[in-house]
Formats: sequence, C-alpha cells, structure tokens
Amino acid sequence: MPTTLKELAARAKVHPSTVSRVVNQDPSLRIGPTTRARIEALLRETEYRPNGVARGLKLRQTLVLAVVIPDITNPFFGALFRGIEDGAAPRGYQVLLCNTDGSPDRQRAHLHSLIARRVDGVILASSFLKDQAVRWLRHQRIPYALVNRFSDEGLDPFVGSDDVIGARLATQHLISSGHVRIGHLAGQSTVSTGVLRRRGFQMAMVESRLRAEPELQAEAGFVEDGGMRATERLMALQEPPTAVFAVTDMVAVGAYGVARRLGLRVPEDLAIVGYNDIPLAGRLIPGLTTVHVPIHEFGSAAARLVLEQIDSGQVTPKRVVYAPQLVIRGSTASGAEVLNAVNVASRGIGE
Amino acid sequence: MPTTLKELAARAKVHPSTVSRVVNQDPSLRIGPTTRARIEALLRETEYRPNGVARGLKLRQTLVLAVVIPDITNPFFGALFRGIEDGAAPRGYQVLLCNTDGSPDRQRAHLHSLIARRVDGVILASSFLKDQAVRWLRHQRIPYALVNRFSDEGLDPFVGSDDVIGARLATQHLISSGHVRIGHLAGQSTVSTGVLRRRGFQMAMVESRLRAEPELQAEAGFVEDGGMRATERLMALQEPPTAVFAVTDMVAVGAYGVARRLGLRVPEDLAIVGYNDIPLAGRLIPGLTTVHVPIHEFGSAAARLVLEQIDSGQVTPKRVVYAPQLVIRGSTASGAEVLNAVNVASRGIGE
DNA sequence: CTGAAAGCGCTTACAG
DNA sequence: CTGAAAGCGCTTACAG
Repeated sequence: MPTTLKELAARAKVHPSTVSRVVNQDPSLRIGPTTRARIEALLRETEYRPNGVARGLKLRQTLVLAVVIPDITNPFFGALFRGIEDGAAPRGYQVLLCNTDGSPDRQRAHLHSLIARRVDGVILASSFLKDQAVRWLRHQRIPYALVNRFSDEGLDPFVGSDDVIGARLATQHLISSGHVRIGHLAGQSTVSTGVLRRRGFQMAMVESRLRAEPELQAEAGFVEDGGMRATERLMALQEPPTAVFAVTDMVAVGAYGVARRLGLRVPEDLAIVGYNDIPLAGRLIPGLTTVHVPIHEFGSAAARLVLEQIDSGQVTPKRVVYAPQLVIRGSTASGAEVLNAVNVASRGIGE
Repeated sequence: MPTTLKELAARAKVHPSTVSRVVNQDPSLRIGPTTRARIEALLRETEYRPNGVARGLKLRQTLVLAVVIPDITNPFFGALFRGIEDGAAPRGYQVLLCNTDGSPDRQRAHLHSLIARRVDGVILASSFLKDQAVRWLRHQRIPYALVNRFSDEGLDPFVGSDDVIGARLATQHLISSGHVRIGHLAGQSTVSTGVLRRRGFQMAMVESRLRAEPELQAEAGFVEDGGMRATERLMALQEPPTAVFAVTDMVAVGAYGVARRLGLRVPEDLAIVGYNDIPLAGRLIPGLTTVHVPIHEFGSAAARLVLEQIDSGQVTPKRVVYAPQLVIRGSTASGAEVLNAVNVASRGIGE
C-alpha cells in the first residue's frame, strides 16, 4: 500500500493538514522552518505522491481528458491523438482513448462511462449528424469539443476545416487538369464530412457546367475496403470516370489497390485525389494528391478549447476552422507538372 | 452538478445507504418492494450514475488501465492498443494512453503520474533493457505487464514473441534464396528487440558459415527515417548487400524509399525482409516479406495478464510467448515463388 | 505557525 | 427490511 498523509503525519508528529500544506506548498501559510525541513525529508524518503483519486474527489478535478474516435489504427486518428496529448500534457492532463468502430452504441456507452468517471473534458471525433449522444453530452455541462466532424451546425465547440471548400479545391483541380467524367468516392451521408465533401464536389462540377451524375457518386465510407468496393463499382460502369475524388486518403488507398488490380495506371488511366494528407499519402507511389488539413493542430486546438472551458467554467460553442490546402502529387499529374505545382503550393501555404 | 446519492435519498425519503443498495443491486439485502420501486423510478428519472471517483476511493479500484508506448502513430502500436482495449473492455475498463517518443524521461514521468492516479494496472511497451523505470514499477506492487520488449530477463510479467527465432527465420529465408552478402538494419542496442533480432540474424549467418560483418549491420532505430539512413549507409559500401533484414516493418519501409530513390529494383537488386507484419506490409509494392507476430493478441493477452493479477491480488511474472511466423511476399521472391511460399506458410500456420 | 473539523460521494459492516 | 456510522485519502476554511 502506498503511504498516506496520515501515516506521514504520525511519523513527523504533526497533523495531516500540516503535511498536506507542505506537499502543496501552500503559499498563504508559513510553516516553521524546522517542521518543514522534517516533513520535506520524510516526503523525499518515502517518495510520497498524493492519492490522485482522493484529491480528485475533494478538488472535483481528475486531470483526465477523454478522446472518443472511430479507430486508432486509422492514421488520421493517430495524428489527431498526438495533437490532443501534446495540447493537454503541459497542464498535467493524461488522456483516455476510446474507439467506437463507428458504432453509435459504443459511442454512447463510452460517453456514459466517461461522464460517470468525471473526466474533466471530452473530445469527440466520431460524431454523426444530429447525433443523440452529442445532444446528451451537451446537457451534461462538461467541457467538450467535437473535432473534424460536427453534429448540429454551430451548436457545439468545434475544431475542423471547411470541408466544402476543401472538396471544391480537389474537384476543381481535376477539372482544370482536363477531366470531365469525374467520380466521387463519397463518405457516409450520416456524417458531416461525408455530406459536405460531396457538396463541395457537386458545387465544383456545377460551377464548371459539368454534370455530377448520381451513378458517378458511390458511397465508400471512410476507409480502405469501402474505397475498394466503391472504385470497383465506378470502374465497372459503361463509361467509367477518368478521375476520382475520394472523401479520405484511406478511401483513396482503396482506389489505388483496385487501379493496380485492374491494370490501370495512375494518373494516366485514373487520376486520384484524397483528403486529409495523412503521412501515408506522400509515401504512396505515385504520391497522392490530396487536401491538406492540419491534423495535429486539430488535436492540440481541441485540447486547448476544452482546457479553456475548464478554466472559465463555461461551455462556449466556439469554433476553430482551418482553411484546407490542396497538395499536388503524382496521382493527378506527370512529373513536370508536380514540380510546378509544388512551387505554387508552398508559396500558397506561406501566405 | 450531477445528482448525488444524498439528494436521491432525500427525495425518496430514505437513507443514502438504501439508495446505494438498490443501485448496486446488493444481493445480500432484501429491499421492500415498494421502497425499491420508488427508488428505481427515481434512478431512471434522474439517470443516476454513481460518481466513479468517490466509488474508486472507497473501493480502491479505478477501472482504468494505462498503456505506455513510444508512439501511437506507429501502426504497430495502434494495433496493440486495440488489442488491449478489446481485452479490457468486457470487464468495464477504459484505457489511458501515454506516448513516450522513446524518451526515458517521459516514460518515467508518465509512470509516476499513473501510479499517483491509482490506475488499476499498467501495460508498458516502451521499456529499455535494464530500465530503471521498470525496476521502480516492479516495486510499486501494481499489476503490470511488459509487451513486445522485456527489460530484465524473466523478472516481469511479459507478452511477446521469440525475437531470436523470428530474426533467424527471416535471415535463413534470405540465405536459402541464394543471398550471401546480407545486411541488417538493426534496432537500438538499448532495447531487447534490437539486441535479440540482431542476435538471430548473426546466428543464422554463422549457422550457414556466412560472416556477419560489422560493416553490414547498421543501426536504424525502429522507424522509417532511421531505416532510410541506415540503408543509405549500407548501399554506399564498396560492396553493398544484395539483401537486408530490417528490425521492423517501418524500418523496411525506409529501405523501400531508398531503394526507389537509388533506382534499385526490389527484390531483384535488393531483397528486403521486415518484422511484425503490420497491415501496411501487405500493401507495399511489392508486398513485404516479414515475420508475422500476433500484434492484436499481444495486446489482449497483456490486458488479460494484468486483469489476472488484479483478480488474484498478486503480481506474478508469468510470460506469454508467441511463435513468430515467416510470411513471404514479393520483396524477396518472384511471383511464382510467392505463390508456392504462401501455400507453405498457410499450412504452417494451421499446425 | 499548527491543529481540529468538516466534507468531497460513495460503500458496507453493524445495529435494530 | 432500513438506518446510522465509519471511513476511503485528501484539502482548506476556521480557530487559536
């Protein structure tokens, strides 16, 4: 059993409250120098560390944040988690990680459990549109933030990027490369990123007087296997697309796999654009053209947003929205074109 | 503020202990049916959930496990975490995740903090050989387990695989493919996997009367950038290797990058073998021959090992060691060879 | 400068 | 069948 304040007090022949005061370096109280020295020696000797649970009960703070995501094996969420941890650690917070695998039930169960544990804040990256669990969370009066996906427009503290603009950039890039028949590997319509990125795709098409035909929009979910199935469907059409915009980089990875299996060259036979710019995107061959969003910063900003609410004692639906940036790589352009585009892109980022 | 037992008791006009009994469905006590009905209605109405912190203080259990790893963005640790979570969730546990980035200081700081929080158990996947922090942990009398890496042979509860055998398998495969000049992209000598996999490499070489020359063994750490640098060094030798065995798949990924940059074909100009069989290994082009270890099971077994100790109240240095399996893909063999090897491998796994 | 008390929100052995 | 008390390990306003 670890040492307690009471034991220490008995050994130092003082009252437990006195020991507590030197442990916490209580500024308002001056402790007698001999008493203090005696207690400090004991503290060092026993390597005393106050019981965090008892402290948490008394102080009403656990110094724990919780993160709820679909799946940590998805590289997007790995980077996001690191951002959150980096934002929370300087303040002494550690982070509980909960995976939902996209199940609303699991999400709800995790949230209930976290509230019962009295975590100081929750960061949710697995929310659905009009999500009952989010509405419930809202009423718990606990600091929280949604990341990447929102639930009901404008109602929640949120960190993310403008998905319509990002998707529009991606699609415009394909159009300006000369593509006319462009497919969309779409996200789920129950998730904001799915809906908004599809909207951005459609917007760009319409703006260029191209038709966003329904048969060219195939739901792919957000990960590789759905990306493969959706690409297979599109490429089996009478008149398959010459380019696809994928709702995420992982869906784009699925498209690479199918292209390879079908013997299609990327980008000559099929150009591909992704979304997020996960580290893997730059390692694919050819490199994946994608929409860069600052994933790590999503995380640290979300952590800060929650910490602000903890500090202020108020839940404020502040929103932090980053501008997405197109990053052009080999999956949409030949070598020479990529070099030019890189110059443009890096200039763009500097602005 | 969430509802408390005391408030509920006042509303139901009973003593808090009575409410507590129906919340916990106390089996030894029979509660009057009318009282019970009244309280249960109240519980549903208020959606009462006991304060986990207070409960934790009284019951001396937090229902929290902690996982300490180098970096969650490394796919190996993503899969490991999922295994741990899957092993812990059925028992009502949630999991704190701590990244060390390989820093002993951060590892130590995290462990101290976790102990102060009174987590019920710790799973450590970032340990070094003869690690002071591990020795300290051992003396805390808290359930724990090391995963993948061990620290002092045999002293700690451990889940992993036999790294010497795995590395030997990998190297023997290269030798039997006709390679003579074989390099090793080695892990750090401060980590058990680094030392043991190098030992397995050397063992296989010597057994085949080949020389394991020091100049052909380059320290690469465990991730991609180190893998790139080490591969560059080996390929710059007077007489570069025709094949390399990489201490991890991520290091092998670094080798792919350098091979590509140097215009070397894999496997014709440079054969590559990795270790771990992360999901990425099968997606590389060509597919990465590697040593398969059951990463997800490492996690769930470690969770079970810790839960066993929690149940028994004893820290027992039980060891769970899995046999590694060679998985042959395109990075060491032509198409026809791969097909044959797959058949052999799948038979091997069935045994 | 230090002690004694109260209380954070629970659970459970002990009474009755 | 239910109440009252003690206690988990802290912190801090209140005394002295």
